[in-house]
Amino acid sequence: MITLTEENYLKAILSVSMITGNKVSTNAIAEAINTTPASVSDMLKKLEEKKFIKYEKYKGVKLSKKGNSLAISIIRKHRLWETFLVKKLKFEWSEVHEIAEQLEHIKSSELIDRIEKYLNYPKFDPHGEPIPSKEGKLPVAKNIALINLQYNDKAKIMGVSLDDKDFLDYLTKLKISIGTELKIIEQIKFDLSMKIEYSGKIEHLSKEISENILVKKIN
Amino acid sequence: MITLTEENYLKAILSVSMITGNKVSTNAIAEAINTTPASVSDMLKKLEEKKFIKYEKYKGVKLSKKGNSLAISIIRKHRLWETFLVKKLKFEWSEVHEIAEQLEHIKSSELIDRIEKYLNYPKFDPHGEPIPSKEGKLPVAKNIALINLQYNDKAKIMGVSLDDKDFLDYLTKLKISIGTELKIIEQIKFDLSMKIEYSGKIEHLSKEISENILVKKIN
DNA sequence: AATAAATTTTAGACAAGTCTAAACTTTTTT
DNA sequence: AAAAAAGTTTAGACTTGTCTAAAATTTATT
Repeated sequence: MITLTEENYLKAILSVSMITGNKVSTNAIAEAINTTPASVSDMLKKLEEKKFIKYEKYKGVKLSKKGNSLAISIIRKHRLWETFLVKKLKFEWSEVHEIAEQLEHIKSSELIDRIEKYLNYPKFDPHGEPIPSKEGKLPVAKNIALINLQYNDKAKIMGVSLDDKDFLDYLTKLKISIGTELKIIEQIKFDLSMKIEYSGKIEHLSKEISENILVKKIN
Repeated sequence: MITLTEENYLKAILSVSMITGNKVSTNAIAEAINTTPASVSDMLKKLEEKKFIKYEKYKGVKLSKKGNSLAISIIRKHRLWETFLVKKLKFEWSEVHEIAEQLEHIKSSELIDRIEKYLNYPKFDPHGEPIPSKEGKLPVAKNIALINLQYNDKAKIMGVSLDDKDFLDYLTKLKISIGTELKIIEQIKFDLSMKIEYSGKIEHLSKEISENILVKKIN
């Protein structure tokens, strides 16, 4: 049996690792769920014990297969409930998060499958986030390359289309990662480079860079 | 802030007092929530502290005004959720209790009010139990237990007074449900069992069954 | 009314989850 | 490569809710 607290830790580990892609640090988890690093250390030991994570002291943590599918199923529940609240009960999309945080812990896979059916198998939640299937698969969002955006567009980085060390290292150095929100502030026709603003700073990206960054437009 | 455990204690105190009408004993509560009298004693001190109950050592316990309205609001949530599960998600009435036990603890009065509206303000849940209004009022249903009827009486089934899977499954198997009309064709004094006729057939019901079926007399 | 039986409470222990402060590792800087 | 800084873990304490065993109180029996 898994406790509510454990579920919240798994969810936090998943969500941090979705952003950084890598092993997750104790501090990052503590920040995500608003607790102390000491408490996180304690909990990581328990989760390792229960085989939900792979954990080496001082080295960070990764979800195990079991932990991952559990975390995904919580995301699934969260997003389906949010969809239900907005579509059927007419809540505003800004009001539903807190309630869904509670509903996501209701233990009944039959229930959530019926909610999914009742909603006619939605693929994305009211915030545009993909809803994992029962089997844990995520529908692919139609992302576009950053280079295709226009002046003044806003977007959120969803991924990259090139798995090259130098490229990724460079993005890391620029502190550009999945989830980063940005705005196009200048496009240079001559070399197809562009200036973007994000996290309070401005950077100039070459064509080679911007054609390999995948984004989703936002408002 | 009230904890989930405290909510379950208040609910148990309410439901025991509905049966006995009086102050509730430590033992009765322990039995209702399947724990030890010692644990109940511990918890009663905390609930008294928080003014949810009126409690004198060795003398039993009563809900305070505050505790009563809280317990009623949990019953309200439970019954509205059960109604939702049956009416909208097409669960069987015997399957919904366990899920509603979890859903009744979701903290958002806005949510439950919207569920109520979505269901078009139902007065009774799928088991025939009255649903308290937002203000805590119960709609009155002048139903009586089937066991109280006399030879040749006719009645219509309005609900049940026991939310137990085996019991409800058995009724389902007999094709007895809310709305079924029946007639008493024999009463056996010795074991208080009875034979009834309905939907063109005859069945023999034990005392345990007939005292938990709620009916309204008809002509 | 005294004793026995049943009920209830207290004492002390335990597990889960949290925290602060101190100790220990790893990473970064010089 | 040593020192400093940052990050992480441990030690010990606290809270909530639970339990068993023993003590206290109430109720029932004779």
